[in-house]
Amino acid sequence: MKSEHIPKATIARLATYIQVLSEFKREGTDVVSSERLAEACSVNSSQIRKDLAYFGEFGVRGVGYYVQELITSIKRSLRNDRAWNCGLVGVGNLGRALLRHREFSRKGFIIRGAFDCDPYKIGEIVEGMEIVCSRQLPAKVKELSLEIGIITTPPERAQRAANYLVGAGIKGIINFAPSRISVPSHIHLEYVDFFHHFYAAAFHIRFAEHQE
Amino acid sequence: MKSEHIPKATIARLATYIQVLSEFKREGTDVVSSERLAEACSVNSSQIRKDLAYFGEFGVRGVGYYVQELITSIKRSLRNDRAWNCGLVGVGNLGRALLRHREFSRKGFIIRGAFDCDPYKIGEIVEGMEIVCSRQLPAKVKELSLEIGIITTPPERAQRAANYLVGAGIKGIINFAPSRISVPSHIHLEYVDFFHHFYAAAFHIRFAEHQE
DNA sequence: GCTGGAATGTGAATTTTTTAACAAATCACC
DNA sequence: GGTGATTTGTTAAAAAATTCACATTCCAGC
Repeated sequence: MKSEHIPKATIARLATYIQVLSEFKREGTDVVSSERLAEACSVNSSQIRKDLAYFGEFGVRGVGYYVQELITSIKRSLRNDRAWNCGLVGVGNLGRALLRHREFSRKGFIIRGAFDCDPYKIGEIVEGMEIVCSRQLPAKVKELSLEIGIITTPPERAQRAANYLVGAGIKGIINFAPSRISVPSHIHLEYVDFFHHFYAAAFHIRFAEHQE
Repeated sequence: MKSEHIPKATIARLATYIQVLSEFKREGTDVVSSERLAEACSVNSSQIRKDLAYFGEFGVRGVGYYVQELITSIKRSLRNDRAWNCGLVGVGNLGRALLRHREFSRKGFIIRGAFDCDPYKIGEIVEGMEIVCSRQLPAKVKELSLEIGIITTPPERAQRAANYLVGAGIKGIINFAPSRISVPSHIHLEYVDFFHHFYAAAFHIRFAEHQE
């Protein structure tokens, strides 16, 4: 089928599929049906087939999908078949945790630069990486070919961090700070807000109680 | 209007509204129109009015919304008008970062218990909290009235953590570990996967390049 | 090489979500 | 107290996403 616009939800699900498929692979499963994969991901099997159809035909009728092959195909579809160089701005608690998080390099997102504007932090080594002054971003982005910027500053400094990153020529920004920021339209901006999951949980728990 | 089923996306947006409204409040803005709020949140103004309509009528026609009042109303709607006691299982890098993250208590989610099964970690004090053996979950959940469980273990231990939490009588689980888990249907389960934002960024960046 | 069972890929139907449009309500000003 | 400029709440329309349903393809066994 191959299509133009891909729903955000599809991208998120494809990430889940990779995760679950990797588990299948570890367990030694070679072939999987959309039905079985769907169950493991708690989605509808048509959903899976449709999501994949945006990018091509990866299965074999009457058989299913070859697990390893499908992982490779999805990764390629998501442009995750090569590593991405990331720079992190704001080395607080969360920033530090992300710098040390194994999953990043495992998933192909390599954090190559750590930046902060606090003179007490500059020069410190975290996870083998020296914290550099944010003002050096332009030089470092070029030097390390950074493409994705991660903002983990306090909310009030997020916009400035974004400005630095944009000025330095970054292509995409993932904002973990709890504040909205504005960037030119050619920069891809994503907000990470895991609190809405807490709100959702709280909401549904109390809602369920009310029902009783 | 007041309605039965509330879309997940609405909950996520309401969380954003609270954030942006709080900024407005800090700036000294007392009244805001759905149009202005919409712009700040990058959504459609009808969207905002519709989202709010699920829960009641909070505005004044011809005037707009009183910022403080709206914040309070949304928080009440989301059951965020009281504190929620949380327990965190898995004190690794991410777990530690969350334990130290100020935003939690600020938003009304208080992490009151930290659990791990590593004997080297048990007894350690993090952010004024003693790390307790996971086996003590049942006792602690009762003692501290924990309602929401946070899983930040490595993926292979997430299911066991979930089992402990469920057995201890927790009501909702937020799973930060990159693995799917299964819980009884009466437990509200949310997955936090911030990597899909990275996939989305990578995808759109390379897609844009391709277009040139 | 045929046949039956299985599972994909996809167009059509359904459901859900978003956007538009407007009547109803409010206020400032005359 | 009436008028016009605003802005909400809500109904209707449009768009988008999900699910259904099935023709098409593939394989194993005879």
